[in-house]
Amino acid sequence: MSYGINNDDDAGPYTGLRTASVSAQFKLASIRRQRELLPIFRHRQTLLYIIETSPVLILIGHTGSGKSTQLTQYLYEEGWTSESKAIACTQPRRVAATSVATRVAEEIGCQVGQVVGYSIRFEDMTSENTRIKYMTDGMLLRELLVDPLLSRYCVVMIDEAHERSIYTDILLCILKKVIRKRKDLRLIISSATLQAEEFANFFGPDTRIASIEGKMYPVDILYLAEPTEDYVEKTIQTIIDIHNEEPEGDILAFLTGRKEINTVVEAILDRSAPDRNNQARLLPLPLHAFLPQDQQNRIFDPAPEGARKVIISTNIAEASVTIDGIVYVIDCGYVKLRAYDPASKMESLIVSPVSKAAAIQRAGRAGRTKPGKCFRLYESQVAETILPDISVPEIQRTNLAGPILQLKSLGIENIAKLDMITPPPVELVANGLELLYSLGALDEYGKLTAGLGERMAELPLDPMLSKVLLTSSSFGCMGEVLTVAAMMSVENVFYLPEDNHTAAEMEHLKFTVDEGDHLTLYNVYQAFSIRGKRSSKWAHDKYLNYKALSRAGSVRNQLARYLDKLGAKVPSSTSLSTVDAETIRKCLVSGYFANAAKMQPDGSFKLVGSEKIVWAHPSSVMFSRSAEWVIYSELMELGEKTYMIGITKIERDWLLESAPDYYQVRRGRA
DNA sequence: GAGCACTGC
Repeated sequence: MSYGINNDDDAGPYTGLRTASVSAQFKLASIRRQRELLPIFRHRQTLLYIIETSPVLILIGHTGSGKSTQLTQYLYEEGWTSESKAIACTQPRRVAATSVATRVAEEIGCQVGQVVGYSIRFEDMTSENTRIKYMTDGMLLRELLVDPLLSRYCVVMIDEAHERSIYTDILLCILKKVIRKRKDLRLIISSATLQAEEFANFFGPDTRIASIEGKMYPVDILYLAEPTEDYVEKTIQTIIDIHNEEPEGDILAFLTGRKEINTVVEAILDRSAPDRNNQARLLPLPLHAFLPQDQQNRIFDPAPEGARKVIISTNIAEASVTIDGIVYVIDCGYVKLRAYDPASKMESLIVSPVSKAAAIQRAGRAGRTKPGKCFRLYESQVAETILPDISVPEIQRTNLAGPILQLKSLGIENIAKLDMITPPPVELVANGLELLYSLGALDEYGKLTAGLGERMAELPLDPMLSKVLLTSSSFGCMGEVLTVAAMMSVENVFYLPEDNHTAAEMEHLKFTVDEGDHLTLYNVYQAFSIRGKRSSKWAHDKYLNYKALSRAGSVRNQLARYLDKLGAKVPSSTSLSTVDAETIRKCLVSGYFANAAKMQPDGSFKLVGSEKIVWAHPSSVMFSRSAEWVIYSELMELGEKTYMIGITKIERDWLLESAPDYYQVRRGRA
């Protein structure tokens, strides 16, 4: 059993099945009882009737209602899947797809991958027998490429649609077309209250809305009487006040980033040393995505006798990680959001006010096990007037090259004319089209190019990286580039502990090469596979993330399979490398030529084609090295500065060789 | 010169 299940729908842990005979029967009985106790059970017949009679159902299912695990089973029990059709249920997160599938498989009493399965990128746990299929929303969009009418499904449920992931938005747009052609298909959109009306308007008059209560305890919301100038300091004070004045119960505080979290953790350690009055201690625990898994798991350990747990977290605890036993929530009122500026083609992380939807979600974290309190570090009139209902949907603030490529592959030519819930700004679309054209994926009429564009759309990677991978055969370095691409697709390869920073950096240095980050990643993977024999101890000793490295191995295999399907000649193993580093770097330029920069005398870089000054990110090997010309895989504005992340040293001539058309007009400036 | 919210294909 997993704990901290990420779709927090379904309360009530119980031990897994798969034991034999008598005890299994008893557990089955208890599972049935548990299912019947969920709030959704009372509405079983009503919901089935609505689904039977109307094409679209908007389901407002509050936390703990059981919608994600039960509705699919009701439909299965009712015989919807009898004509070899299946039920699809999408989730915006991989962990949710896998953990909900695991739970439902247990409830039905089958192995995951049989009647109940899941499908996420690089991992397909389904079979011919699968009738209830959980999947990430992006995977369903990929399935549309090969099965445009989703003919293998009788019901599609888009769960957590209110989160408005880019894939959810695109799916809803396409599904609206699909249900016009497939009268037998049923669509269920699960949403929070704030978005339900908007979805209903989008799908039109045949849409029904239903609401199911959740299994939640009341949470008192408290506001500041006066605004605070320093929400970090206020968080510290509030934690101490709660600890001194409120009855027992763990605390969860939301802040925007790692730095703030560390500040608060240290302050709490300083100010709440165990005292002589037998006063209960405070046990502060940081939580953010950069922590390795074993440290993240510490938040689930019960606090020692007489201590109160305080989890200081980023947004990760808002929807991705669920912790039981939280009674007090502190909401600083802000969140870091990624924004994309089409004019400068740059991404930035900006601290912004939370949305009302997010604030509600944060408060709800206090009411999972008993009545709780939420301390909002802002005034009530701010909550009512200033905070937006929801954050800007992802489709309006992200690079659209990849999604556009997929839509083109679906035969949708005019992206601008799509019927979207909220259409993307035209500049974003123009931007994506321009990039795809320069990569050779689209021709001058905006049509997918026969060889390259079509194959790029098949690969589940950023278009620039897809281009590199597909070009690699002509450079004779496909094996090496497969490794680089796989390593770029996993996160946090290098582990930098807060307390042992320099030791870790010394170890990492042993893999570093002057040519830059991409070849350094290649080195790490080779060392892990050959010298390290893929052992976790080896990885741990080198301050490398074992989970990330093993995943890179499986991603590499999957990518090789994709390329094989596309007719490429994939080298058999990672063994002996015969190409030199220069070939790999040239191959990288074939996809990343638009991301070029030239070093300035002061160590900063000037972007090619603009006057913009950027810096090597401190995590890059190029931070402490020099290279006249470089390409980068990502640009990110953080605070005052803009950083390049993922940098490789190149020669100026390679840019002109790789993309003569692209650089012809800019040659003077380059 | 000094550091990335969170997802996903």
